[in-house]
Amino acid sequence: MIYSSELIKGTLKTIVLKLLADNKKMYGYEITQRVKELTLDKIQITEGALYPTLHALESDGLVTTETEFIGKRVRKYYSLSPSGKNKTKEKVSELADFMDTMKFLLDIKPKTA
Amino acid sequence: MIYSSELIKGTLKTIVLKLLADNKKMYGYEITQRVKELTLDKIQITEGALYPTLHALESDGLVTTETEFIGKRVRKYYSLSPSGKNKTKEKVSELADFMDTMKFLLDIKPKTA
DNA sequence: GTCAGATACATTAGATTCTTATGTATCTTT
DNA sequence: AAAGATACATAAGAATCTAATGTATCTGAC
Repeated sequence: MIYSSELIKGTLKTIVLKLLADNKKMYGYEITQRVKELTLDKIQITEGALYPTLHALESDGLVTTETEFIGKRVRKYYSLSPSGKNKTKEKVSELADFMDTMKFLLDIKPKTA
Repeated sequence: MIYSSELIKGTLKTIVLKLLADNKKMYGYEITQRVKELTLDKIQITEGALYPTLHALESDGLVTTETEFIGKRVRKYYSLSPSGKNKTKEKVSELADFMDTMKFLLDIKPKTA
């Protein structure tokens, strides 16, 4: 089972930031594979979604990049900047809070029982 | 605190379906107020988001409507159709599953501890 | 009695963010 | 040598929300 794509909307940036917070530096392809692995294939980040997100994080100054060559192939590593670390804490706690709220909403029983 | 709008994306339809499942019939404005109340103002559904969503649910055959007059003012009630009830179960359990996955992701600790 | 704020519907331009498709190139395994 | 994995990137289009705007009625305070 793969989650319907609409569910991923809005959480991608937070997922990426959290992975970077836990792993110091990662490159794009690695992020897609890690998420796929951690979620047992239930979340599959496409490249068309990931790369624009990474570029946006960079232009917002939340991540820095360093390019490395593996043989002739380029690999672009992303790391959190100081402001990126703060932002990550904010986003992660907001998302955790949001999920608690959603859990509550989904458990609500009828008013007119 | 109000959740950043991006978080609501993709969950609105499920929230509406769940509320209708718990309350037999509700009208649009009532839904916005109920969500606001249940979430202590942290989720505020705007009308521009809600009405298109309700109309989409109706054209998908997931809800039926009945119009009522309160004095001279119109009020449009929405109720789940049989297929809407099935859809609600699917969406709610998918979202619950998704939230468990996200909680797991957000709790992940560094691989390189 | 009138004015503000709440109730109640609706639409629309624009922004954001994702999907799907495409492109380029290298490396590895059979 | 070919297929599949690795690795970057962009771009047209779809979906969905925000913010603004519009119409109209009801209610409570002054």
